[in-house]
Amino acid sequence: MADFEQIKGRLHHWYQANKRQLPWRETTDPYFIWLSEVILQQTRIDQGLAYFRRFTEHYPNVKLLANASEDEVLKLWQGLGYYSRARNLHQAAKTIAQQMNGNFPDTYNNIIALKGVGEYTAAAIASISFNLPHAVVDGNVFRVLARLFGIDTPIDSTAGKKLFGELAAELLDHHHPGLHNQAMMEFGALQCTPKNPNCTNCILNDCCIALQESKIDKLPVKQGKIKIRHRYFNYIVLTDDRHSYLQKRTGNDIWKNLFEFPLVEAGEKTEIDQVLKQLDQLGIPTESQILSVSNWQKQVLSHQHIHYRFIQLEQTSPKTDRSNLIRVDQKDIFKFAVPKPIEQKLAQLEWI
DNA sequence: CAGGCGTGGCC
DNA sequence: TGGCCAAGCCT
Repeated sequence: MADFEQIKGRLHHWYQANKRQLPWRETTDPYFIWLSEVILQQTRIDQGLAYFRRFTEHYPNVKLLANASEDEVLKLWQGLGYYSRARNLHQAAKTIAQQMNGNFPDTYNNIIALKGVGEYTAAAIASISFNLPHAVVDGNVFRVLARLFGIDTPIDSTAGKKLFGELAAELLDHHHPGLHNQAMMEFGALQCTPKNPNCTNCILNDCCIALQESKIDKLPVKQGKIKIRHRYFNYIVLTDDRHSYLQKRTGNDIWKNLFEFPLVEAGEKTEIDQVLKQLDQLGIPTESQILSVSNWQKQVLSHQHIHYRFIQLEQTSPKTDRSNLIRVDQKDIFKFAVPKPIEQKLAQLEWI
């Protein structure tokens, strides 16, 4: 039976031989490490890679990010999801630029104080950039530890977070915390995968409790089940002399601070007549004629299913004195950060 | 503190 | 196909 020292030694050796070459592994600059960690929260490397390149090109340092507008940052983030990450990233950049003279904080407590930085991200930056002994516990680490030690405490419970956090800290290599943390995560991502892990050819298959007890596909345990809420969005598409109209989503809801067509939301798939009755509230003339109505489509979010359709009205102008709508020239429309359904519609919009 | 927050890939 | 998962955080 392998002890902790042997386990971490094997993991480090495995990591050196099997790690992927990624741009954020070419540096320890905390700005770039932070950027990569925020982008990769709940996100696959394949999806986040292009965004990392995009952000580092546009904002080579934290001050340039701080000086950008939130609208511009959200536009760069468009398509990546969980947009609060972008808003918090921008706010944290402003904090660093204005209150810390552009110097990235170099202690765990100061790092975790940044907006959008929690225990995981703070530990990652502290260990990778500053060689500080903080163990990361992400989805990969939960899975590796749960299987290796045969732990069936739910990872999304308070007790589970405490238990796995303590175990990860115990296992941490205090001399090489950054290497150790990345080895744990990379091992989970490439070897000890959620489905069909490669146990036949695994450096830990002689000491893995889950494998010995045939519980690989039972661990880790998750208790949480999420409830899906269904919403119905009637998007009103207005075109007017090669212009269209958008509004900004505000308030604490999905897609906060992104732009969309004027919207009539309902609790079900209502008749068009019911939708038209509410146009007045948007500042759109209620006598507008309908040009086309799309089929219902569906956008799946983590906690909601958005059923949406597009209702295109005749060429008309909103009552500008009463509306929050933004009149946008066709050539400027792609400057706005929009959610996926709007992005797809804009790509095929027929301009009048 | 349990619930809310996007999108895409996998089987 | 629908459900699960992916380098979590905020309130």
